[in-house]
Amino acid sequence: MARTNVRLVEAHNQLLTHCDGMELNVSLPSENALASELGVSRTVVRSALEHLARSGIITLDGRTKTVRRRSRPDDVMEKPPVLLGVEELEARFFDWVLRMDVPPGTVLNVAQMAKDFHVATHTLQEFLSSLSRYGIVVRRPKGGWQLEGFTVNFALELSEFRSVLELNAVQHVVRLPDDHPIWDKLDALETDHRSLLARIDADYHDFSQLDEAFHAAINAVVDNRFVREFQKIISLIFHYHFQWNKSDERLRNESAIHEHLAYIDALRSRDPDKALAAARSHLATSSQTLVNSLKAHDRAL
Amino acid sequence: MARTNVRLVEAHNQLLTHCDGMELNVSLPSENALASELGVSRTVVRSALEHLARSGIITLDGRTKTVRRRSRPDDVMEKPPVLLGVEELEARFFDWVLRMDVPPGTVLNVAQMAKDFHVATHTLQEFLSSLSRYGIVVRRPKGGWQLEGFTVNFALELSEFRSVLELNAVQHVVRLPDDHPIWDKLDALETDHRSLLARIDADYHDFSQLDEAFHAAINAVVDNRFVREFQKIISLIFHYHFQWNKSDERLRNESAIHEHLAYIDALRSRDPDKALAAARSHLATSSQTLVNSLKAHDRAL
DNA sequence: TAAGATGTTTTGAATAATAAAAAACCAAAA
DNA sequence: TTTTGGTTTTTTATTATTCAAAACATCTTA
Repeated sequence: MARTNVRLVEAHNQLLTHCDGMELNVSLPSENALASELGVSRTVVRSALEHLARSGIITLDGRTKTVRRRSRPDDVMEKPPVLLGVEELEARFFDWVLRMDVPPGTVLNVAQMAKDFHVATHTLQEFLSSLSRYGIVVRRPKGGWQLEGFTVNFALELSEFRSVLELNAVQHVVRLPDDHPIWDKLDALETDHRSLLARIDADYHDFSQLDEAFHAAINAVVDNRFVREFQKIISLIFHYHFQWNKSDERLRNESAIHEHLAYIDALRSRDPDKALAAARSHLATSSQTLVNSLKAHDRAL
Repeated sequence: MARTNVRLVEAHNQLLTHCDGMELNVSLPSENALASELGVSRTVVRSALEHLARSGIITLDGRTKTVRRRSRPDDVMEKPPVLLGVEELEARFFDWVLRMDVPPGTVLNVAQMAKDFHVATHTLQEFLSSLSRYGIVVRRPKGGWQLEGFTVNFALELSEFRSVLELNAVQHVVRLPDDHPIWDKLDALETDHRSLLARIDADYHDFSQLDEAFHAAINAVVDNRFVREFQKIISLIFHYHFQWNKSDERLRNESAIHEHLAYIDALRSRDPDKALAAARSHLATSSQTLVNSLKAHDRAL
């Protein structure tokens, strides 16, 4: 009923191999030295040393810590079952929700989900709380959570917001000097696009990553923490949506590549109107694709 | 070590007054009826009834719940000390941080803060987690939180982001039909501005609220959850910043009013270029004001 | 007598246990 | 058959506990 002792276990086991690498009947370095070597606090080092002493690997006498014997396999401490962090939780949660295994309106069972996802309940709580900012889940009046789901409205608002940010980014891009890294980046992206276009029949699936890289590159020229924050959720949603609607995928991706190439050309022209037009056009198709796959999914339910 | 029993206490006390309003020796309605009347679960109703029975207000016999006597003042149950919700926490936290009582880089003591702010620790955790999205606080590697603070960079990025959103809103506004409520709203706002201008020497302090209302009105035409989400943090920061830098406040506010009036006129003209120019101009001043007051504060430390 | 090392205490955050509430279920009576 | 009351089962919110870190004090040795 407390925090896990992974730190102690890891320190202990590292110390074990450390001892094995030393001569017998030689003293280990000071607690402080070990602490900074292992990257843990002295408290942990001391617990680990005591543990080692109890199992007879070392003897403690004042400040001398003498190595007495080699380690046996059963000397290594077992790690407690490891819980996932928020990043992994995020991925698994979206896998679960965006594949629409769960219908909107479902009340979420935090305790059960925490078990299923192998995370601590408070980690899940915090995660849900962060999702509630975007209305993907809502907190119920008397406690508990409800899945609001990934609605068409959500997709439309997300796309609109994305457009606002990206059109702003485009205006930045066309004003950037020739020696700005974005231009080399765009050159590289063009090569990648053309390469994918050549082998589109086989590898049309790879477009998802290319799309993400492309939009990320454009938005990266705006050095703003709020933009970055949103870029995260945007790329997340678009990333997952690519994974369902499989109909016409090859065709959609091929035409999207052509739009990207036109987009890149327009940016290179440095003509704001031309660039904005190309961007608007592509963002509109992209939004439409997202909404379509949502509607297709709704019908499938 | 559990959830509070406020629900029980409230149900109990409501039931008490309910009984007082009834004849003696008459039976109360069914548990289900009471539950839906009080808006709680039957479990709570039953606990409350048992409580009432123990104190002799009613007697329970099968499904008859007979009122036996009137309530005495000492029959009402005491509520447990109420903890603040997130909204109040938000206000108090920003009061604490934005007044710069706390220097950036401070490690935040969650347990202590929870006591000071009279909130549950997990409420505070969740709140800090939400702030961490904007880089106001950061999670430390081995747990714990650190105040990153409200830096000049933060202000610049916030202002930039605000501009992007508001310029987008402006483009929406100028395209709205004459019968859209925004025009009446702007008329009302103009009246308020002129009224404040007339008594500016005495009431220049009231501008803060007017400013918030004005920008809220413009941004409200964009019906987008992400915009709304950001509007919250933006108005929060701008609201608080109005409270410190007091130098030139009267003058600053007076000229801001004039900018607002010009801004309104430009919107009414329906000319996108004119409206955007007016918006840009005002947003630039606003941003400058924010940065200035920050710098003034930095020097004051 | 410094400098470094160890022993001790205090503080703090993460988690497990737990109490309160809600929901689900079942049985009996109207 | 419907409604009501009893019982059991989730499920959430909160606290108590535990591990870790840091601060402090003491001792040893060069």
